[in-house]
Amino acid sequence: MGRVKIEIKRIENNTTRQVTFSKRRTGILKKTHELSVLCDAQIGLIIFSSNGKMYQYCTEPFRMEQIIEKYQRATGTHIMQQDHHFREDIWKEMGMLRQENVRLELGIERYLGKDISCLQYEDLTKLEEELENSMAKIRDRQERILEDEHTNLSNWAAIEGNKPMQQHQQQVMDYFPFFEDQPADTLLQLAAPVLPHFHPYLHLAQPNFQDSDEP
Amino acid sequence: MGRVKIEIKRIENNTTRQVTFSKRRTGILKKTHELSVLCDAQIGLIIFSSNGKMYQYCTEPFRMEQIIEKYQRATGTHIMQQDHHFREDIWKEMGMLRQENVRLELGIERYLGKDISCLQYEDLTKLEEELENSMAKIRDRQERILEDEHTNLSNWAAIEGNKPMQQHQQQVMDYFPFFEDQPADTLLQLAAPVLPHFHPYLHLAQPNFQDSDEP
DNA sequence: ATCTATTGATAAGG
DNA sequence: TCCTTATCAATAGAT
Repeated sequence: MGRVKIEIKRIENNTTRQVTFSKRRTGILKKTHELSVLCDAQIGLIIFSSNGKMYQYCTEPFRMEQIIEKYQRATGTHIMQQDHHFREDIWKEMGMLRQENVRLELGIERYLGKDISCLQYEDLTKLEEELENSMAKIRDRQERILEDEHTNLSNWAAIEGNKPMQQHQQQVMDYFPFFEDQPADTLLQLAAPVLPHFHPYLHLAQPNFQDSDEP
Repeated sequence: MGRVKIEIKRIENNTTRQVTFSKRRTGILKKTHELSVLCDAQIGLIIFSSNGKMYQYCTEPFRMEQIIEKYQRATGTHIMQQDHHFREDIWKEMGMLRQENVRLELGIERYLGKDISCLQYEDLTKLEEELENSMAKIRDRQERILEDEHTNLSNWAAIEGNKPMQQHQQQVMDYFPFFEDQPADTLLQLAAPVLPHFHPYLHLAQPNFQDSDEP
């Protein structure tokens, strides 16, 4: 469609090639858009010029990422699909963990006598019994420690500072710092998907050929 | 370019639309290839018909994945990488939540007098003090309840079963099922035993191939 | 960038 | 889906 028919092979003249690129590129973008509108098709087109500049078209109101995602699903590159499930499961799990955390924290507060104004008398009695029980155990334990200390006083003095015991205690206390640092809910915000919105018509560029699986 | 000029808007007639789609799709694929060859451009084209069937063109000898990668590099929207970070962060968050749960659970056990054999005398004293404190608060609360009951006995009798209070209490107990049949920590099991290297999701969902519902 | 002769694409019909 | 063909659209080469 021009003054003469041209052979479809790389145009060697640099200027001519660039001019042709510009003209035909525009034509294809236009036709792509027309096909999209006329036939209700969802199209993504990415063009890199030989100079490396990129141009793109993407059917509105979609974003190129969506087309790519769909492509990957369709071709069996299930990465995205997996991620979807991954995310869903993760969110569910995460939500439950958080809820559990809240529940546990509330429970601890109860044992500390906080926020008990909403409990009934019977529940308070129950709680009191629990605490009495705990106290008994604690006092019993304390007594035993005192006894042991008394009994093993001479032995302990011989050993270098009963190191094993200290170590064990340290490990345990690592799991028992109740009112220290805050629970680390810092990262969850990242979950909000913040993808840039691309302008559906043109944009910016290197090259490749793939079959068109025409029936 | 046909017998008549047509307006660029969705073709309502189903058959016509499908025929047009077929013709124009072929035309675009051809022109895309020509542009690619003539001008040494690297092009990726993905078309989804309204029926969901996919057609693609990719400049040889490249694969569509390469074009997509290049696109993502050019636009800075590296989906894969983003997901990678996402996963890492999520795992971190999840691990912290689990750890927090373990810590809280351990704490509750302490208040119940379980697993205190590893605590030092001073820690036990501290714990005891806290429990004493809680007990005091609880007993105080109980006294108040008794006082209130005594004071408002006549009023209460007039009201139909003090329903509001019961409701409130039920809501609260939903978060406080500590001594009930099942502590409702269905998920907590996940947290307690395998903190160090909980194995994430080994079995992700099966890949879902894109439907090709075209006749 | 603009012009225009010419080729290419395609709408309608079969 | 494929063929035909009248017609419109794209564009090669010149400017």
